[in-house]
Amino acid sequence: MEFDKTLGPWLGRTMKMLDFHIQDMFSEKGIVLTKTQWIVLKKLKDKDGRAQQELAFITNRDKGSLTRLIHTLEKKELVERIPSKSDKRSNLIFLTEKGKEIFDETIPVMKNVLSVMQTDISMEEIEATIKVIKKVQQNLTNNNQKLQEEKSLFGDQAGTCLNKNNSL
Amino acid sequence: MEFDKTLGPWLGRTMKMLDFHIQDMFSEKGIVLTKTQWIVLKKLKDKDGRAQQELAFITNRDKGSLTRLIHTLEKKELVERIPSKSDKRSNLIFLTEKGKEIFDETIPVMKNVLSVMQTDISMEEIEATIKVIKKVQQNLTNNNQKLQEEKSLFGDQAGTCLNKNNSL
DNA sequence: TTAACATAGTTGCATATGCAACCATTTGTT
DNA sequence: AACAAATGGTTGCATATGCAACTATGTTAA
Repeated sequence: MEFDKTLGPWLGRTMKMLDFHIQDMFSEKGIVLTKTQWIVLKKLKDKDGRAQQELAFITNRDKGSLTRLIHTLEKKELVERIPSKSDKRSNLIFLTEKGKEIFDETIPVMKNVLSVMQTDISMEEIEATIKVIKKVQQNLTNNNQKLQEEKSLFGDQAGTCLNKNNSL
Repeated sequence: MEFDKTLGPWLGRTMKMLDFHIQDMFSEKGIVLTKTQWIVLKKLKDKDGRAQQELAFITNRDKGSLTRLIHTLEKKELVERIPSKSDKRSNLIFLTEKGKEIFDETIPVMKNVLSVMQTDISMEEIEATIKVIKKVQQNLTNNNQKLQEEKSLFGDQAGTCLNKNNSL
């Protein structure tokens, strides 16, 4: 098998380029945000006041990692951590006014990035590509579940990351 | 524009899942390697004795990051740093015997990962997808160059990452 | 030849990350 | 009610990362 004819290496390379590009466009516009931070803001913009657990899940991140991510966003005063009243263990994360403003500034930039990357690619091609990628995700998920089951049979502890959702 | 109908989010999510999967498969086989480290070993397996500069370039990494990456691989005794005789600034990186052995162990695992992810996807679909992804890379590269030129016109310093090559 | 510039690598700094151990609070079971 | 198990968060540890400043060496041009 030739690695370079499989999807793996191509996906990785493209993501790196996309990451660089996003970072470049942000700094060009004077937006001091990492892509990672942007994703969190995006999720909060979609629905504010989520618990950290939920944010970690929908951004495909370790909860420890998310804790620190929220911490840096808090230092920048873009989000607020508010203890949940119904569950004393839980924090709810809200965008601050500043957070909302900054996020709004990023919208045209991100739209531009996404449209640049899709230049001269037809809707059909995009859709077909997304379809393939979805299938890849499904394959990886299925395989993970299979492994989980096998492990359970032998009473092993899982140890595998189960997050299955979003991120950029 | 709806973000979730563009390639960006899909690529990111898939990469995360792939990363997790690779890491899981490695640890399951008792292979103590990160994906990042694996990529470096792969490049050395393709062609041994590369300079750090070259390795950084072909893996799309900052040279500082690569310095440290080589350092951890050296601690694990998987690679050796040998000062170049022709250029005293430069180190050449070689796989050790142990490095070669470990890498060989990873081959079936990586093949399996790549084939799992492509389960039930036809060759035509894979090729079409790679074609689209290549176009995305080209779009990002073109746009970067355009930005470079504009900046040059105004005498700005670049500051943009110019690496254009591989990685997984 | 020497002074300017370019290149190879290293290092400090800030961010990001997974994992595992840990604490506090729920929830579930008996 | 009491103990066990699950859940939400935090933290230490090791790795990875980009950027920028820095050193040492090489190359080029005056």
